[in-house]
Formats: sequence, structure tokens, C-alpha cells
Amino acid sequence: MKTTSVAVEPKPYHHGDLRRALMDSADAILERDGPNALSLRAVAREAGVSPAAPYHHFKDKDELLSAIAHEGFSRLSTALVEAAAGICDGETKMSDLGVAYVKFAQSHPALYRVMYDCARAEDALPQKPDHEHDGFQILKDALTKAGGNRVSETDVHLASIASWCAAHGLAEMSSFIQFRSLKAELGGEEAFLRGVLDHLGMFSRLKTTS
Amino acid sequence: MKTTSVAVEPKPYHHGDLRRALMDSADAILERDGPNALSLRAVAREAGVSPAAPYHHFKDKDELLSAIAHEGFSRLSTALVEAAAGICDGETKMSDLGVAYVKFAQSHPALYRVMYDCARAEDALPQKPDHEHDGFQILKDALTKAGGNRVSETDVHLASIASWCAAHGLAEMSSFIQFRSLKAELGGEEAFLRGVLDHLGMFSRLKTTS
DNA sequence: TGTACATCAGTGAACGCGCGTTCACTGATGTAC
DNA sequence: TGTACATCAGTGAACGCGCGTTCACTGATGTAC
Repeated sequence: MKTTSVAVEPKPYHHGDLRRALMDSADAILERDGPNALSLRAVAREAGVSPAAPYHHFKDKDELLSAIAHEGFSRLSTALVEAAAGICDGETKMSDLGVAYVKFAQSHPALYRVMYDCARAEDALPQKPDHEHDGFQILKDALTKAGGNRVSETDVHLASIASWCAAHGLAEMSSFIQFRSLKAELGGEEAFLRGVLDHLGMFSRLKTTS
Repeated sequence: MKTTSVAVEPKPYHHGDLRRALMDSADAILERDGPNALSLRAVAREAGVSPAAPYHHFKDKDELLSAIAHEGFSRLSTALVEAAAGICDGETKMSDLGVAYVKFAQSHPALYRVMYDCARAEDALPQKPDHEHDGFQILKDALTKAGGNRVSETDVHLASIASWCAAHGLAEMSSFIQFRSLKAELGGEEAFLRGVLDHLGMFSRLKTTS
């Protein structure tokens, strides 16, 4: 029987990758205690480190929050890329992108909150130079492909914005009790999401036809 | 020259309508200093009253915040009623409702924040028994009227949700720098809003035809 | 290979702050007789 | 109309709390010679 070499060894004075550990701790706090519990001190505590330690890795609290938010947007983009891959197969519809978006937000509600608090503070969605990992760009590409050359670039841009806004709104409100009965009527959460998203012109009209 | 009778008279021990005054003070703080500055103590300070005084009118901070949020939603509903009146004239389009919504949010960004923080906490949009003053109901009515009897009740419901979500999303994101150049291209904020909203199926397709 | 030393990444105590809330109080109001 | 008294709506001092941030410090690391 092999014994792992990482036994209870007393934690070393130097951490190794505290920056990474702090981000992970922040995630843990968000999942467990929600966005209001996310203080610099709480993150340090969670990581098992003194309250001053984070200052060697982040200028101040805002910088930590911003880092968390940006990483969140990266993870969202990854989820969208996966959903978009399905679209290329011709097996799925544009609204799958919307569903993937909302499901991400539902799976990480506290992180999603931090992401948009940060976006609002910076007055921008984080933009990646790398098209592969920019969520908004992924949406635009999918719409461009779906629309073919019947649609002007401006229209695609407008449709992308409309879609993104709708997905965001739905992500924030999908759990509202107003919608309970309709969800029951339609037969569940997913049917509800799809039902709403299908009422957005660009999702339903620009269906892939492969 | 008439002199007003409300001279510098020393403020009386009893206030008259402190509850109202506290709500107004809260509004003033939101407009001036933003949502983060909105503490119970700050509201009392703004109203010129001791930190304990609000407790005679609100159980705790949450109750005050909730009251502010609900009043905000009422004001939003009023704005929507006015916009919907235009639609009945046949002079305007469904998307006017969306524009009115977003403009309200843009005019009172801090209040709008508090409104949705509260909605999320209660997991519901405030619902009024009175149809006249329930914003969501107003939207539904307008869509029903626009759709006539070609559209099922479920479809109207779904379309209302989609519209509301999109309007909310746009309200939160319209100021993002991503959209600067597109606004310029389209010739201004309002053209931009209308452009986005017109890409939402239910706004453009269900145009009134009177 | 060994040693001196600069640099780095932690510690832990302390700072001042504003917050939500409670408490015993007091001044004003209104009602019963 | 006058007075006693209950009720109401304020006061202001105090509580404990967790926060962001700073500071002088120390232990570990790595590099030059």
C-alpha cells in the first residue's frame, strides 16, 4: 500500500502560491457564505494566513475582487464555448447558448454577483484580446454564423447585445417566485428558460439550418 | 412681497412625518452618494435626527431598504404607465416601454440598484394587487393588446418575461464602454436603446397596428 | 562547497472607522374625567 | 376648562463588531563570491 508523501507536514512559512490559494479561498467563501461575507480578512482567514498577507499579492481589496470577477468571466466564457461547440454540430440551437449562460449563473450565484458588481464598477464587461475566450465575442460569432450574410454587421452587433442583456436579466430573475407556476405549467426549469429565450427574436429566428 | 410663514422656527421635538422624511433622506443619499453610502445612521443623519429615531418607524435596516425599494418599483411603474399611454394612442411602439424602463434606471441608478438588491433578497419582483400600478402587469397588458387573440396566454407571459429581462439587462449594461462606438455609429443613446430593443422579437413583431 | 547578504513573503498587533442596535431617558401629545 | 396620566416619538450615550489597512518585525530563499 502506497502512502502519499504529502503527510501532515507542518505548513511551511512560505506558501508556494498564495495568490492562487487566496482566489480559491474566495471562491469557497462565495459558495458557502455568499457575496456579503467576502472580505479581505475572511479570505485570509480561509486561506489560513494573517490578515496582512494578501497585501503582498493584491494592492487592495478592489484588486482582489476584480481578479475574482475576471476569473469568473473566464469560466463563463468556457461554458459558452462548450455550448457553442454543440451549435456547430447542428445538433443544438442558438438558445442553448442562453441556457448555458443562465445555468452558469444559477450554479455560481454569488460569483455571478461579484462578476457584475465589478463590471458595473468598471463600466465594462471584461474584454479579452483572445477571441477564443471572450464570451461576448463567442456569442457574436455564433450569431454571425447563424445569420450568414443576410445580416449586416451592425445588426449582428445589436442582436448580440440584446441577447446578452436578455440572458443576464434572466439569470438574475429566473428564481423569482412570479415564475413558479409558469415553470410548473411548462414542465420544469429548463423548459421555462428555453421558452423565454425562444421569445427573443434573434435566438429563434436565426436558428442554425445545417 | 410675501414672506413665507415657514421661517427658521426651531425644529419641534416631534417631527410630524419622520417616516416620510427618512424615505426622502434615503433618496437624497442615493442620488448624492450612491448605494454604498446608504446606512441607517446616514439616513438618520441626513434627516437631522438621532441614530435611534428610525427604529420607531422601521423594525430594522432591512425594512427601511425594502420600503425604499418598493417605492422605487412604484415610481418605475408610473413611468411605464405613461409610456404605455403613448402606445394606446397608436403613436408609439412597444419598444417605447423598453426605452422608458431603461431611462428610468439611468436616471436613478443608485435607487435601481437598491430595488433589485431587494428583489433578489425577496426572490420576487414586488407584486401589486392593483393592476394599474404593477409594472409587470402593465407590460403584459400591452403585449396582450398588441398580440390580439393570435397569441396564447402562455406566449404572452413568456414574452413579457423575456421583455422584462432584456430591459433589465440593458438597464444594467447600457453604460458599458463596449457600446460606445455603436452608440456613436447609430447617432446617440436613444437610437442605441431602440436598436437593441427592436432586436427583441416581441418588441418588433408585436408592433401595434392601430 | 560555504558563507554573507539582499530580497522576498510571511507574522501579529494595532490603528481608526462606521456600522446596526439597545437602553434608560425625556419631552410632547392626547384623552378621560 | 383644567388636570392627571398613559402613550408616543424623540434623545444621546454606549455596546460590540468586523472591517481595510499599516507597521515594525522575522523567517526563508536564493544569489554572488
